Amino acid sequence: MNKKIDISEKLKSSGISPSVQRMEIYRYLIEMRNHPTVETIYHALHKNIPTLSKTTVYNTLKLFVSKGIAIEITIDKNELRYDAEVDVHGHFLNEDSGKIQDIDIDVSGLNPEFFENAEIKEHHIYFKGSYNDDKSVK
Amino acid sequence: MNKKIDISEKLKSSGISPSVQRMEIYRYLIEMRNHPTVETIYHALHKNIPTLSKTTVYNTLKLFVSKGIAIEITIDKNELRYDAEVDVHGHFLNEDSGKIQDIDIDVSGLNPEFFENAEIKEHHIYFKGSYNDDKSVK
DNA sequence: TTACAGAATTGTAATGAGTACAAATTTATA
DNA sequence: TATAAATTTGTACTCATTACAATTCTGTAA
Repeated sequence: MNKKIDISEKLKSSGISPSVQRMEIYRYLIEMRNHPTVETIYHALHKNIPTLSKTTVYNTLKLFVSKGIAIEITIDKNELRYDAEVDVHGHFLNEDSGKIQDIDIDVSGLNPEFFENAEIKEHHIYFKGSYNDDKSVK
Repeated sequence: MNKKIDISEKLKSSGISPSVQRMEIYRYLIEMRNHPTVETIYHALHKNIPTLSKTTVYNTLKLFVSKGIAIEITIDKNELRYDAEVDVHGHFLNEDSGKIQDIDIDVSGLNPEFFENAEIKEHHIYFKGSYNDDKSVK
């Protein structure tokens, strides 16, 4: 299965013309899954696309969001992060490692009475703290 | 019961010297409960405290957050909002009215396996959409 | 009161993420 | 090939927030 074609088809089926820049930015999102900032994406792709402009990264990510194939994450107070996983899920910022991980979320259990009458267009659920896995003492 | 004394005591018991500016900003938060931005607070208080500086509003809110008597809300992409309700709860931005309302949240139901091993320092839970209350048709 | 020290406040300048916009380039169409 | 439309790019700008130094305020002791 050819990834290039997959990405191209994915963009086309979302109403987005698959330019080189757009394909590479989308590929970065789905392959890295690292909730990157614009800066991170720009620096990563600049190597292979020397003419890439930061404005294009901004424009492209906004386009992805408007077409529903990416979401904006506000876990970082002073810069947006992006995620190609658009199904409802949460995020956890491990303040020890600085890493952001996805969390499965059962939204229905949050507050059933409220959600019965609300039509939610955006879910933003994130936490900051530390994580003690089985390997750590205590 | 005198509110001035209440607020003064609240600040003192949180390790904050109760200056006029700090008391008025805290009073604004607990009385209005409107999740205000710095700008909103500044304009509201400027009438009664003409010498008030916007920097003081910024400094004071950061101080409140560091002392645990206020939290920062990122529901607004380009400016922070503040809330003196520091117990875990969620927010809902009604995109029709522009109003932000509090939502009771039962965090325990979210993802028990994950929260067993995580020490969460900040909860950020908010939604955007529209709300159909009993008065509206369908 | 007065003087002093530390705390708090203020105003201005700087920072930096994000946006506006027009020029340049690329792509599609006839 | 010529032309129009779409995309990309670079530069200038906006504006929330922060840095910082100067000013003002508060409390304490002589």
